Amino acid sequence: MLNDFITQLQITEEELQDELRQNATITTHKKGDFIIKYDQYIKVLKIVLKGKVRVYQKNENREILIYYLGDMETCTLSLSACFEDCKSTVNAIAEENCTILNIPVRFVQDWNFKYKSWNTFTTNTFRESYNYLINQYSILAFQPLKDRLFDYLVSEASNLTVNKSHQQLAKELGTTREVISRLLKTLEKNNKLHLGQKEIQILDKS
Amino acid sequence: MLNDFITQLQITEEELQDELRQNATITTHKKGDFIIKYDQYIKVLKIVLKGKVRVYQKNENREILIYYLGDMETCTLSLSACFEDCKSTVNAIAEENCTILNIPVRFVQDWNFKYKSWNTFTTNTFRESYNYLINQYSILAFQPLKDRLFDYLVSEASNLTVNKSHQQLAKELGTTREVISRLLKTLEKNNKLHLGQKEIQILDKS
DNA sequence: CTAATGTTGTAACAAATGTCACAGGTAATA
DNA sequence: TATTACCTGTGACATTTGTTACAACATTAG
Repeated sequence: MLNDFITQLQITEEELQDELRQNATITTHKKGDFIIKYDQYIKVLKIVLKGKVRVYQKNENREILIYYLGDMETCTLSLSACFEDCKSTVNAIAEENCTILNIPVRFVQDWNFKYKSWNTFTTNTFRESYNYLINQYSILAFQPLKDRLFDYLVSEASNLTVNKSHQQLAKELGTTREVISRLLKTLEKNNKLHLGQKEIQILDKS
Repeated sequence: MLNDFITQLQITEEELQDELRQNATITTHKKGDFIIKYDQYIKVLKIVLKGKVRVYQKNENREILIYYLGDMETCTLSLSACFEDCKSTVNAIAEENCTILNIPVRFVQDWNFKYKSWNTFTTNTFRESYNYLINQYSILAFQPLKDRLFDYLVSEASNLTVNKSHQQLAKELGTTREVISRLLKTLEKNNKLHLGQKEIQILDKS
């Protein structure tokens, strides 16, 4: 699976390939396991080889999604931490069983100036994450929750269907279950979607 | 002034120093000038040598601050754009007369793997901006506006005083003037601060 | 000085969101 | 099957935030 990662990143330098094989470890985690805990020191760069990880921030009674990590995706926050000794400001939890590539921080920094492909990888990761986050930021600031919810459903749907509970959606959008239930009901009344048990069908994307 | 920048970034490579002198241009802008406009292609990395620039996103009737750039600070969004041909998703406006260093995108990318100090610079810029933004993101999601306003005033105050109009604060916090006026009045009634003309004095930081 | 512009205050109302409470349905599992 | 945990619906109400409208004061430019 490490080889898939090497291919995907177009790591052509054989030396770096070897370094990865020697120094990176692969761990597996069960659904529900914490991958990163708030306030914990980050000592490795985490890359999800297979599975799904939810990275989120927590309040007393609410949570908000920062991002999901899917196959071959890198936790930008742990990448950031590799360049500075710091604690995690987020939690990360396995939403499915997953396989994770762990690269100790000291390598991540060294490789950055040593291997072109690694440099490209880190830069792209930062750039994409930063642009994404800026976009989310102004959506959070300006869009009413009703719109954020609907847009989110559309973006998450496969075959116009989303299989998530209201509670899950609340955790992703930074609100509470009751609020989601209410908004979904309104959307259903407006014929935008159809509600089932842990299943939402989008009827009208516009 | 370019030399100050070189010193601050600890650019020891003489070759890079020369490249900067040859290829970077310095421009001056008056208060109120647009530095970057929404939807415009970004062709240079912008670094504020002197002055103050407000980078913000716009809605129909509201704005929200992304960040201020002060002396020797780099516009992370334009840095990001250097690695990918793209349009600006934000506006940037000079809040004071300012002097700006402009580095054409093609150099920014090349230098990243060519000069160690430049690599450190870009990485640090991304890392710091990303961490800052994540933090702001969850504050925006969870903190009521009243608290965000007060914390913002404390952070912006010098000598416990903030010289901004309610309109300015509204633009920074993503809301409207009336809302700010109302919240400030409440805070004043609770003896947290004292209101004057374009002047807010913080009385109780807690 | 005067006009124009910017600044602040505030009431009244609308809309959005959060909270509490409770009822009943569904799925998982011992 | 029975129990438990999860899931959904919903009313009632509180709080927060946005909108509209208007008045008065302060500052600045001409």
